[in-house]
Amino acid sequence: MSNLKEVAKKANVSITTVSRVINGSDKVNPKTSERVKKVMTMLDYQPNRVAQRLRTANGRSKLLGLIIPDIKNQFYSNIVRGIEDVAYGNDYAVILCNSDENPNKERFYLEVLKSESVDGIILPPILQFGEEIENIIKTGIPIICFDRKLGNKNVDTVVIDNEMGGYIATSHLIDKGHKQIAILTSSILFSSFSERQKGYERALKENGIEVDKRLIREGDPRSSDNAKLMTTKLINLDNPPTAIFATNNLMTLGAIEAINEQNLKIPEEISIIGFDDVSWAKAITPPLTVVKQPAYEMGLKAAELFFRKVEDKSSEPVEIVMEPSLIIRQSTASPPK
Amino acid sequence: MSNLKEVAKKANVSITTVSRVINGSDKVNPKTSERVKKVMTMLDYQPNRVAQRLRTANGRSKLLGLIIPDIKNQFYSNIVRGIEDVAYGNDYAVILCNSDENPNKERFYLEVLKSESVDGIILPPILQFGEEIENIIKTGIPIICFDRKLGNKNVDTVVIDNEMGGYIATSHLIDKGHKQIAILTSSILFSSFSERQKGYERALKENGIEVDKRLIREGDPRSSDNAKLMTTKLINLDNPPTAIFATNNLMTLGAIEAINEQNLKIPEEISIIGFDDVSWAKAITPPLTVVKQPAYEMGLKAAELFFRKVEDKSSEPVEIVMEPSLIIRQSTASPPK
DNA sequence: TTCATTAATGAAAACCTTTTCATTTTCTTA
DNA sequence: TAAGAAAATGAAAAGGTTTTCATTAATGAA
Repeated sequence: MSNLKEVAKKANVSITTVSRVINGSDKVNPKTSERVKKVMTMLDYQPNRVAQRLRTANGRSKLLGLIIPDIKNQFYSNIVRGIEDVAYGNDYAVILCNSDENPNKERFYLEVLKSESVDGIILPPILQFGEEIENIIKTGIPIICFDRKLGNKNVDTVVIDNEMGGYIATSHLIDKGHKQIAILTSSILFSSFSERQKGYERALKENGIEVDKRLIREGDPRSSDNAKLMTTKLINLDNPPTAIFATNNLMTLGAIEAINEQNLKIPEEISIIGFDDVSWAKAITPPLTVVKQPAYEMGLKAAELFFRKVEDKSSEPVEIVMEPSLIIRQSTASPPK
Repeated sequence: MSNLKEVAKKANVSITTVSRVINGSDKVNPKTSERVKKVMTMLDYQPNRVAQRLRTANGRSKLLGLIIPDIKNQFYSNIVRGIEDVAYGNDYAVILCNSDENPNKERFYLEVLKSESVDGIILPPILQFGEEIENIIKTGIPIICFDRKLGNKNVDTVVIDNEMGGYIATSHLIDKGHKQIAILTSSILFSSFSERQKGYERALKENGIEVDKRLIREGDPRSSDNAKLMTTKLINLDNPPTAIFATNNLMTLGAIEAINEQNLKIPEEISIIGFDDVSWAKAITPPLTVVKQPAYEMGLKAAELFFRKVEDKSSEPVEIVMEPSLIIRQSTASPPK
């Protein structure tokens, strides 16, 4: 691969001048510039980004680090698209890392990203109070959190109002006349789930419905099989729920499988409402009522926050809270008599 | 951030020695090594990967480039997981790029990856004969193709037997008694679709069924809406098909939506078979019969081919062809009288 | 024409490593 | 104890850029 030196030689200028042409910085004689450019295309020269980064660093690597828990989860892949679209529009490439909700992987990737001197890192933090994040912040690499907040730290964040999401979903079911509403949720991992649960409980209380511990099931939100199991148990309860609120899309999937397997009719015999407006929500029968998270838009916003930081290192961190919305389809109806 | 120099100073050795400790190469006195290591953790020193790469390059960047057409497509995200799992197991980070089936984006990312001097690039090539790929090959960066072949080039490849996939799907429908089988396919983009179509036509011919042009619909395989439209038209034909074979998961989604919208019962009134065993295949009613591509395994294989190349630069390129398999669920049945 | 100013260019340092080659130290063996 | 070999270490170059500072060339004013 050709380098500055070769180009400089062929164009009869110093490497400094070539560098200037590349960066369009300082003034260089139009004629010289022309000549240099010609040579560059002739040798099809591409600046070596590694060398550029080594010399420059500090926010001009055109590289954005992105850590997500699970690429297979549509919610996250939508976010990735949002981020990627903005990044590409700004000539940035994205290093995408899959953390698997595994702190060790997150740690590994944080180290890698730091030592690759990316211009910023976007992630839903798992390691809440670890020194890893602390270290990154110290280096001055901007961090943007999405989906989850970073406990005590003062960083840019874009989240959804999860409590509201839980409230909306549950209220809708209550409006339909349900009183025995189960929730598939999770205590492990993060606040998102417990907040959705909080919204669920608030809706119940506001409507004078007692919270029934039996109907609150906690499991691994990454496993639809787990949700399937939980749902099967719920259905076989003595006094089973007439509606189920699944707090993420994988759990929704498992719940639906269980219901089908038990030969219950949706929504006549049991109602179900999901979280995340996944691609297949419209395709199933009956089409699925969901609380939609504006995933793609969250991605856009997160990326915008990042570029805002790139523009102005000293900009004050902000927290953007996005609103979930209810999309009513046909998987929710009045409870059976 | 601390660097070699600081560590060397604090440990009272030269930076050469520190480097040696890091790389565990050459021999260095165990005592010295101990001391250096202590200092490294004390200053929590991390080697600067950018500098390492600049100096070293040539296959030791521990960085793997991955270009995929659409992160939102489950088929690809499964592959990504396969690749990522192997990569992480080998201490490699993955730069994931989303090409959107857009040649310009692919070009951009190829340039970026090249100039980041990644150790290898895994991709389903769009640019068949462009000089971009040629350029990469010239630099000696290993290229692994998956899902699609790289026309004339002699590179490692892992693909699925698409013709076989089309054949399996169609044969299954014929076995059920169908004679009017529509196919949703694509002529744009790549051979995968035309090969699936070839298998479809072979199955028909072998069973003495004439290929009916009316039933072959070509559209954009990235858009389920497009497939929905095509399906609606098919259903409203004078002599409509009794079964539909959708050649990828997005098209399957669109087809199902159309069928539901037209109030046809699956499989009593119309059968449908999809391509790709997506997460929601089991959750819909009735559960979807599909031709499964071993996506995750393809990812594993592709990554393995890459690491094989890393181990031995001169290893001969191979082409791995994986077998699709039929997963029979309940969306296919005998045609109505 | 001459001096002052501005425009254009270049030399060399810096970024942080790895690696080659040379030097010093330690250990063997005669 | 000396000489030779092996082990341990270090100095300096290299990798491809950007950037600072210095220098040369061109322009304008007096």
